[in-house]
Amino acid sequence: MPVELRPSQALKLWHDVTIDLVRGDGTDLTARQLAVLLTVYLEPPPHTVRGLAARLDVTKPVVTRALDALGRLGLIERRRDEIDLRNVLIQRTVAGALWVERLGDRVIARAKGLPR
Amino acid sequence: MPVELRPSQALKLWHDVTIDLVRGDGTDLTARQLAVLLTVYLEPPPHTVRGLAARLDVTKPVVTRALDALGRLGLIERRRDEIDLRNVLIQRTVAGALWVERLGDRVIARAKGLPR
DNA sequence: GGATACCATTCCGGCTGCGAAACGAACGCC
DNA sequence: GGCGTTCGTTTCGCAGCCGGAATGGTATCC
Repeated sequence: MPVELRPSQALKLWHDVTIDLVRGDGTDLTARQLAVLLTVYLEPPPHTVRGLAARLDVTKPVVTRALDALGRLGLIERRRDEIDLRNVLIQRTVAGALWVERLGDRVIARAKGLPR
Repeated sequence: MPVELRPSQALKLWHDVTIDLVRGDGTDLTARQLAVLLTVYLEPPPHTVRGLAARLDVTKPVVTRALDALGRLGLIERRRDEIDLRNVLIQRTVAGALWVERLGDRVIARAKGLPR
């Protein structure tokens, strides 16, 4: 059974969560950084720079920079592929998993509070 | 009846829509700019710089800059308050209304496609 | 009418992200 | 083993946003 949302509900949900992100938090991620982070945590590994770039339809330097930012925040880690040393494998971290989980909680909480 | 979402659904929804925003579109709004835009269109007027700053818990220059960017894109307009000339009232535009509506459609479409 | 409070904007130096091109390292093929 | 290809990263100049302080215009209070 798909999730049904009316336009006003969908927009209010997006609004509420966006304000949450703007207010507290401090992490202050770009849309692209957020897209990279969520892809790494929601889609099955392995994740490479090239793969993420293709998935998000952006250039590789964009992914590299996003990974720099996310790495600085401790939300992901890079590891060289032992098999093919050209590749970099993006790894999840505990902090990253917690951050993503918290985002999910916020979305759910806001969805629950939506007017019918 | 509130909208029920499971964690995996909530995160996938956010992921899908974020990728939508990153890919197509071109408008490329900051989280803060998006928050300002949605607040103007979803909450009852009048909207002032001061009010928006308080609502989003950011400083006034942040709001002014966001309004500059949104104005350049034609998504909002500024008008001086006739009553109190110190105030600037933020007005909605047709283009802005369409943009917001489109965001709502995207969220709904993605929600519909969620796995149960 | 003069002092005070308020509102939005502008200024400042600094930081971060951007696209496009070039780069070094590692692979694979023959 | 040499050469073209595939990785991810770095470099370049540039544009935008950042926070914090200062500015100019307007209202309010007495």
